[in-house]
Amino acid sequence: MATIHEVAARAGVSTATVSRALNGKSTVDPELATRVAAAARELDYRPNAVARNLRRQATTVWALIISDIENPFFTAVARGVEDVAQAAGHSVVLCNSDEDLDKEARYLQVAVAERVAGVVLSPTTVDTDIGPLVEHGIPVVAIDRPLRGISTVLVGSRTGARDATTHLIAAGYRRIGCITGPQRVSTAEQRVDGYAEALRASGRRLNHRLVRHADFKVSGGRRAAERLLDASRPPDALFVANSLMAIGALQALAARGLRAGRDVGMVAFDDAPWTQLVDPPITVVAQPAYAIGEAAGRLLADGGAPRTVTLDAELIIRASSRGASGHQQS
Amino acid sequence: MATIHEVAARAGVSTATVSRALNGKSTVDPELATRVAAAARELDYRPNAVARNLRRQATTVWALIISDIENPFFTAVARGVEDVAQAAGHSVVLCNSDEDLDKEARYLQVAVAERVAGVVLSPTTVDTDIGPLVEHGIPVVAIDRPLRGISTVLVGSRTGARDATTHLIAAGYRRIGCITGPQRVSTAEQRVDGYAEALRASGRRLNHRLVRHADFKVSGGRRAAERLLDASRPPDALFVANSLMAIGALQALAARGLRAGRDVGMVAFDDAPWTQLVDPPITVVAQPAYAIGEAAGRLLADGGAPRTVTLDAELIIRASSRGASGHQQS
DNA sequence: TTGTACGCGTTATCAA
DNA sequence: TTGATAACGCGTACAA
Repeated sequence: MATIHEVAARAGVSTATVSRALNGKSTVDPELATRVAAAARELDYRPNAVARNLRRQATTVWALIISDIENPFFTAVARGVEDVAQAAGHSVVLCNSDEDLDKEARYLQVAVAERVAGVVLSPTTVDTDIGPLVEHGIPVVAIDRPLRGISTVLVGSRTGARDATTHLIAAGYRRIGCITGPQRVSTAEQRVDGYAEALRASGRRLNHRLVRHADFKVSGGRRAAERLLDASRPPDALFVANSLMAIGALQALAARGLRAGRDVGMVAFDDAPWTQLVDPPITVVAQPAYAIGEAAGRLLADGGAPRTVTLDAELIIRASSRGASGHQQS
Repeated sequence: MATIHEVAARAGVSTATVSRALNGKSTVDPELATRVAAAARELDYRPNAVARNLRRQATTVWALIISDIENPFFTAVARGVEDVAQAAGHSVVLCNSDEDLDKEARYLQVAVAERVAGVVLSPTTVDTDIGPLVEHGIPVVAIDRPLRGISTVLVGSRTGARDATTHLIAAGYRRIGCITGPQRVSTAEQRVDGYAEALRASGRRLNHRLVRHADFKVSGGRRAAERLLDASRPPDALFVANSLMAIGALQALAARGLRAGRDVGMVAFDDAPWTQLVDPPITVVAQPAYAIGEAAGRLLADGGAPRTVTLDAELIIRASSRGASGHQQS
């Protein structure tokens, strides 16, 4: 674990010269520079970033705190953030809050303690407290879910949900169930809102028994679908708020010998690759996940006053919502 | 950005006492301890982990460097590592090397520079150089792919591939194609080896035109499948070395009006949830991803001499390999 | 152009 | 039990 002192000794110069030479600073005699480089190589010298960060009062690391690492939406976001970070000379470390307020708080603590250069965060709930970050002057960008006072990258969740539901209504479905995410998670709420708005626009009333909150994961989606399907008056179509819960819903359908698109209509958020492989293919609301990450990275890199960027989700119509004309429930 | 000095001043004690009180050290007057706690709270004091790490010459962070964040196998591994880390009092930061030797090298540099407490790594290739890590005394555990001289957690890839191929042979398939990962990636090589071994065991010769190396991603799997399917004598079954490439292969089949399990047999590595949702469901070789992460975390936490742990993959037979009796190629 | 010396914020040692 | 002080490794004024 060679230090700058050992390099200096070996090169026969002062530590200051080593520092200047290795950081390509203005004025260093080429002769000395090569001697320093040689000594550093020979000793396999690696500058101690901890000491450097302390001295510089700054780090080069961005923390990306996402709410579910197993959700393909967030991993795609991560790639977008990472590509921008690389270009801006930052490293990205990814933390998985697992939709858990405590875990999230711990990682935010770590981010402050380590004095990271910036944070991109998908808040687990609206209660997420970024006070410590802002008080310590660490720039934060929220993604997917808004947070007051800071830059945010959002998706038109409500519009996407409304379009999806309107599409199901137009296809002839009469009892459309909704499986959304946890209470207090803004995207979950917005997707219900959009669903409700579409129902109202077609002159229907919102039936609360057809709306279920789950955990945005496979198992929760499955349980929610089971409850809906096993009710006395089951839905003839499902609007599902993300792709993991859609898997669960399809499992529940399969267990009952039902098929999405033939027996029950379906639209799901997120254009996961497998949605085109099931038969019939699933109609989806595609979110521009990579672009969200890119936008968040740029907002973080640019600094400046808080801005909110909203990207559009796109309804991609496939066969799972092809229509209920042949088998409507009475 | 309050420092320990300001807390000390406010509490009317020395910085040493603040440090002792806040770290719950042995002997601190309860009266002073409460005064320190109050001052820290009032100033919203957050210990600077950078300074602490420098002084302690140690950090509490583990780096987990995986080769593809969009591969569900690795995200499941990550959850296993993380759960062990939490229990051992470590934070985990995740880095995505993207199967790119340069990116991987950069993250390894960062890990050394930041003096992390440990590294869990899925090496992109056998050329991965962990010399810097070991020279600086940073413990490293390799997962999924072996690295000499350090603890490693592996899966019985060759056995799994052999079992899968043997199963396809027994089901009556005559021309079994193989889509594996990149050259020089050990799991990719082992899965071809297992495939070849099964062919030999049944008295067949390995046909190199039926083996394709791809990138372990969707697009590569699709292109590989396209070449195999568009050949003059296409295969009647496919053995695919991970779930992302399986998606690509299924896309290629669908584009040609073919269906896995009806027109072409298929077995794929990794028990992704969607494999049960396609019709017919896909036969898979399930890897214990979460357990791999757990084992790696324990090896890292325990320290000790290098050990290699090998976990078994399990063949889960579903309908996509139900047999070729009805439509063998001549 | 180079070297000396200080300070970043914390913890550990030592003496009181 | 507490406080003064040194030290972790580096970067940078400042002086030479």
